[in-house]
Amino acid sequence: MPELAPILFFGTPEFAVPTLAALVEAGRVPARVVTQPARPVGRGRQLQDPPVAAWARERGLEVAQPERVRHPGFLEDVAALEPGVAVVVAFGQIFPRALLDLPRHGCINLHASLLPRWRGASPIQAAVAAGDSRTGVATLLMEEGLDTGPILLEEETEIGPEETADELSRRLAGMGGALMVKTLDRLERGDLVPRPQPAEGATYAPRLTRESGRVDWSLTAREIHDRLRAYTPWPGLTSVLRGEPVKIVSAAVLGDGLGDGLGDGLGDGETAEPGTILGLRDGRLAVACGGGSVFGVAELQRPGKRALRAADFVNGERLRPGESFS
RNA sequence: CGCGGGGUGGAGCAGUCUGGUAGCUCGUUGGGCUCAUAACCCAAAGGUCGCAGGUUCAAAUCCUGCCCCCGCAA
Repeated sequence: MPELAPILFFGTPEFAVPTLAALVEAGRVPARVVTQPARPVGRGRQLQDPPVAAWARERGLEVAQPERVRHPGFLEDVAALEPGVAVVVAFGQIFPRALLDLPRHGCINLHASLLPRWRGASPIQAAVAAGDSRTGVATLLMEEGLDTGPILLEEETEIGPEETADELSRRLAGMGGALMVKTLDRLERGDLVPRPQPAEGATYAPRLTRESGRVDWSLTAREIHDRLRAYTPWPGLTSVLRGEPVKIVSAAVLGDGLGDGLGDGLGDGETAEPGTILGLRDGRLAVACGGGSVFGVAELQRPGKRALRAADFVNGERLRPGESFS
């Protein structure tokens, strides 16, 4: 029977906290919690500990915050603990071979997608942005390839049609914590067989950047709405109007361009260039999108200003139908 | 001391540089119109210009301090 302790925990953002909490709850208190160093954040640029560090410190756990996990000093430190296993959740640094090989029973990663779909840094946002109706969490053995290792356990869930990546992330984080505890339990009992990932269907979800949120108006209204759900609250959906950036805070699909639902004066979408403002409909700013579909922006925000309802925005900017987003 | 934008009738804005009667669009209220639909026309009500102090004959506007809102920054 493999002895998993001592456990190393690697994780940084809010998403990793429920797993750490589940481990502690299950009596598997990590010998060391490794997390990214405090970074200057927010207005005022105050140094702020990442969520995992704050959570761990409040409970008196041993915290390490190496600038780079590959530095010899850090590796020596954790090697001295002779760890049985490393639990890794959204840590934010690539593991070198030396670290992967360190724990007797390997490094176990919690990943928020149905692998091999959406390997990489932003699987949750990628699934929502792509309009996927199902996703899940998986525990896997780490190897040198990014999220390519054999799967230990997996659990599926549905993505609600209006669910944002933010909401989904919280849900998956909770599921993931339970799944990780279950994985360790079964690993310890020796009744878990690592299953190689399918060769087919691998996709990659790169780290999001500010540019990821830029609206492509030639997509359909549905596709743009999926991206809004995916990129809320960060990086958000942005476009350019009158040469200045504008953020789309909330919106809905007004017409799918398929001929139905367009009987109330929204037919313009069939001919207008994508990005063209059609007018105010029901308090929303109707914008022509790809395939004759119509996107209805409910709230928008200029840099440095507060978010405004579409009617107020149109009013203050003296916006007229026919102008367009670029 | 990280950088930056802002606070003006109920809403969103202009006016501030160059001090001199408080302005626009929307909303509200009253009236009119009826193939203009983000409907239209006429009229009215509604503001200690974030707070405090200073300069000045005169401050939304210039100076000083403070409060509040927001963007960047992953």
